Amino acid sequence: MHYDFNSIEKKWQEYWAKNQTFKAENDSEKEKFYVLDMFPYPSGAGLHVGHPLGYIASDIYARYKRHKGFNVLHPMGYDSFGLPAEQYAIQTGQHPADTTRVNIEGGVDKEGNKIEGYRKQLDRMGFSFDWSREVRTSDPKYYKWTQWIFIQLFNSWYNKATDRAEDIESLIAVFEKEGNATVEAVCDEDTPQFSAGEWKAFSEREKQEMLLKYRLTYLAESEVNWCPALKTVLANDEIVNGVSERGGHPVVRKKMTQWSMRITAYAQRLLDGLQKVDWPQPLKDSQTNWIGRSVGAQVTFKLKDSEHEISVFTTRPDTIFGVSFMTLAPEHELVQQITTEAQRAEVEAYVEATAKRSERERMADVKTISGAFTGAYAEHPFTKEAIPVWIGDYVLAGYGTGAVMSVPCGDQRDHDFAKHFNIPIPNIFEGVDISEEAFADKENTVIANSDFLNGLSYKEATKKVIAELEKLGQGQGKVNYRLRDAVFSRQRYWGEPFPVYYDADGLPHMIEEEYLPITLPEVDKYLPTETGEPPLGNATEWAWDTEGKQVVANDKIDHKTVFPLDLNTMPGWAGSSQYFNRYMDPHNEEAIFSKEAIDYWQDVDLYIGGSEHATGHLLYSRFWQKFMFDKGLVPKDEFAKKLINQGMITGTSAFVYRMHSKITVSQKLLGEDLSKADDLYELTRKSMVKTVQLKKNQIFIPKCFFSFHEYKKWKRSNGMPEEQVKQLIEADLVLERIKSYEHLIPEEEKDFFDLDKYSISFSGDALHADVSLVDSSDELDVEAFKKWRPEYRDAEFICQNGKYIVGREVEKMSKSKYNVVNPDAICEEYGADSLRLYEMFLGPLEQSKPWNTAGITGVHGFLKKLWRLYHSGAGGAFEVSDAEPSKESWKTLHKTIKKVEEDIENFSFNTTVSTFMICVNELGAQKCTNRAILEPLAILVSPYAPHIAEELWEKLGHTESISEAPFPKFEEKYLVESSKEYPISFNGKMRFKLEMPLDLSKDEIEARVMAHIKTQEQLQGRTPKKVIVVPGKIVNIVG
RNA sequence: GCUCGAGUGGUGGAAUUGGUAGACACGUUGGACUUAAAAUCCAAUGGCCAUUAUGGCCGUACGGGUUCAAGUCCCGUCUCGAGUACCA
Repeated sequence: MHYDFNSIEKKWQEYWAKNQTFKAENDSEKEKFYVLDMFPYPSGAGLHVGHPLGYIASDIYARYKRHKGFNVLHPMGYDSFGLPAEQYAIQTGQHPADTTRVNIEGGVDKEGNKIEGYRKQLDRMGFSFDWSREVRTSDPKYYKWTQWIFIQLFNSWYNKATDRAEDIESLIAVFEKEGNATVEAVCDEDTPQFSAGEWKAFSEREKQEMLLKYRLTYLAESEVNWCPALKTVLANDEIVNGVSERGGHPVVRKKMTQWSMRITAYAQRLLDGLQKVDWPQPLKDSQTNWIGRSVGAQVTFKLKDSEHEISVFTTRPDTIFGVSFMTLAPEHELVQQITTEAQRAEVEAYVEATAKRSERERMADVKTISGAFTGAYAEHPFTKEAIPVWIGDYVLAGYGTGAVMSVPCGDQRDHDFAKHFNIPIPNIFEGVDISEEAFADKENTVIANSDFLNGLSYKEATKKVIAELEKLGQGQGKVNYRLRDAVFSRQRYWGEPFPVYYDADGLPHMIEEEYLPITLPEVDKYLPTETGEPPLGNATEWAWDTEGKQVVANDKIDHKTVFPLDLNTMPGWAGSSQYFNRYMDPHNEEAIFSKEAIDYWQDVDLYIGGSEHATGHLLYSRFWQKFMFDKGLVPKDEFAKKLINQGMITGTSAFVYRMHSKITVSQKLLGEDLSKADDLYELTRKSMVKTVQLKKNQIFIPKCFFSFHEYKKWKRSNGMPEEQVKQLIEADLVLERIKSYEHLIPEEEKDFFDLDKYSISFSGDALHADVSLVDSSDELDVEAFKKWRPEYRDAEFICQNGKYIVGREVEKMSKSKYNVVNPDAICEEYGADSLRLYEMFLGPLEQSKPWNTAGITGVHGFLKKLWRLYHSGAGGAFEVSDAEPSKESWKTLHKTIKKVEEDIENFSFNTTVSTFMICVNELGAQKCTNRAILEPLAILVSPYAPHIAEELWEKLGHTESISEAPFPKFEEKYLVESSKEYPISFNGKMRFKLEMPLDLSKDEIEARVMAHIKTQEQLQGRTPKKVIVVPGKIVNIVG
């Protein structure tokens, strides 16, 4: 019986679905293990072989853990809200819910394109997902709980004293008792101070406005990143290089009233939490950078002849005596107020000029130094000297206080600025030359010319100066973060609606939890309204009736009991910030999850996904998790213990080389000086005789005819001696080329192809060919290529030895490069087990590596050999023997168990596959047919190739699925050796091997080695200086 | 610019705490079986030199160093990739 993978895989996929083999129970005696994949956005393009890489790895681990006796939670779902579905809706008018459903479940879209659907594609690969727990973020039953968390955030504030989020009621209680003077809370910068009496005197509206300054999600007018092309705001992590991450559209700054998340309250805890999770270092680094903690001091400079003060943040308070000017961001609020009349025109012109420059321009152009003097002077806190106040666009309004104390001797930007505007550069460093560049080395700093700081190091001086500033009341130590609060509103349709309505004063109110979800309304079109409101402004039924407790038609709005609802929707990361917890109890309608479920599953043990989520999803999720931890909803304040970033699978593109069919014939340029490039064009033009049109116009030449370099390589590989290769000249290539297309030259033009009289030149280009048209030896299927696209129907191929060999290059997998490989096709041709094995075999999980379908025959051959081990009967019938296995077979098995177990624990899946191959090769050579070996082997292989393992398991006489069969136990006794083949090396170089018993002492080994004839041959009479013997490892003879 | 990661045959990649470099595959070449192809099996396959076999030399991006011994540790250089970008 041959290995009929198609029917085997179909059979077991149906079996698993029917028997719900992988359904996880929330109450189990077994220890839990939670394996999670970052859920996919279901795009219409479907999956290519790069997508399932992480899913295969996590599935292997999940299956392995089941064999190890764990109760494994391994769910899958869809992050189904998002921009592409909405853009598609705008273009085609189809409801994004419909296209999303088709993308997941399969079907036909409106243009008649058949879509396989994510689910079917995933099922084909034999994943052990518990589909009964599937979630979709766009499902109202799911986003009910996204809205619910939003309400919890709204009703919370951050207490710095207890270092956790607390209910807003407790803040109100404090306000009523003692105002806000004593409260240590994270709040807006501009929050005024008030007493209990003042609080009580506030109107309801004033109270609510005040509370918004404290809530963990708050409505505020803030400067946002507005993307005019997408007609929405974007968060910082959605902008890459100044343009939108999706689509690459420009982004401008704009003031808008938006919901924001006070993630900054958690900055320190988000940083600290990284210490206790096992995540990749690069990922931790990028979160650390994103949070951007810096320690320094806040220093207040008084302004001369003014009641204003300038507050700055600095990490180098020790250099305060080196300050020779101050710089404010052009947008700084004090600029208008402090500018003197004499300077006003210049300052205003500068402010206007910078405002016009886009963020992108400003970032791209960091070299141009610009600024203006305000005419104002600040006063040095210690020397009381006057310090000129400048403005400059190198100071960012959004970081720190938007102002800096400029120390040109210690900061390169300040140095550049000072040089450019001829501002003095006082030196406050002992023995350092700062005439050319600033000295920013903290470690080697010795302060000078600085009054009471002279002679001190960075650390000492910093401590002392902060103490002195505190005495003056002009500063204190401060920790500053780069992290900004996250804008949470999007002006889009396809996202979670806010459970928020607005009263007559425009203040937001939460809808009571029991009326959730507030479902997305129907709209006529998915574009903004004519008045510029977000798409939800098109809805006719989008008002909240506070008495009827339901969404009603807009015309009922009276601002008394019926109010307008929020027109924004939540961003993409809202739904993905809590899904890992929801999987624990996905159908609970009473609560986000039951206490029993969260207490049992706790957190994710293994999380696998792409590194692109480093500062988005993974930071926001940690923030929400910490918030939920504070609220006592979850037992862990980090949601994932271990995280692995799988590498990208790139494509191996195939190239064909097209020669343009117009051949240029020129007069031979004899004696002309071709080195003057300026004349070359003119010369060529003048000497051109004519262009010859060949008889065909799609002519493909081999890569080696394309460039001289390739030509030499080709000659060399065909056995031409190196001396001759060196003598090859361009003319040889031209001649060889002409010979190859001779038959395409029109009869009457043949005379022009005389290289003695004329120069012949051609041009050409490299074109992508579909990788499916190329075989494992890089040979193009010429006939299939001609059928591939109509313009190539009559193409002419210049072959070598009857073959056309394509060029290869590794590129990102994409449709436009024709290098996309579909996993369905691989499953069809080789089976899912082969696909799974091959994806793992390609290389280490975390590394990016190129896909080349050709190599899959290796793992496919392995599966066939594995199958054959169990089918030693007549005509390939299934047959295993109950006889005692040989010693070698036992050894092979246990060696394999040991290595496989170690490798899986280390996520080294590629080496496991090699180990299986070695095992099967050895057992094959041993002609092993013993049940005692083959039964455990099936379990070992089962996480990687589950279908074949199930089939063999059943043939071995089992009636239950293999999925929970106990993992074979490694026993050392089978590996115990009595002797070892020692490598004998001389001066570190291995010369020969010598078999010796392992129980020999060092001296006995040395004696035996020295006595050996080959040792004497190597030494040639010399006496070794030293003999190193490492028992069980190596012998090295020095001398 | 800064931070992090990586450079090993024609290709993907192995090599546990420093201890036989190139496991396992792909590809290539030769052979067996076959009318033929596919499939399968066997052999060779880092480079160079030598050959009657035994062999010798060089080799893990480059240049140094530590060590009995370095792909692995240390210093310097180069190249590539990822992230970040005036963060005071």
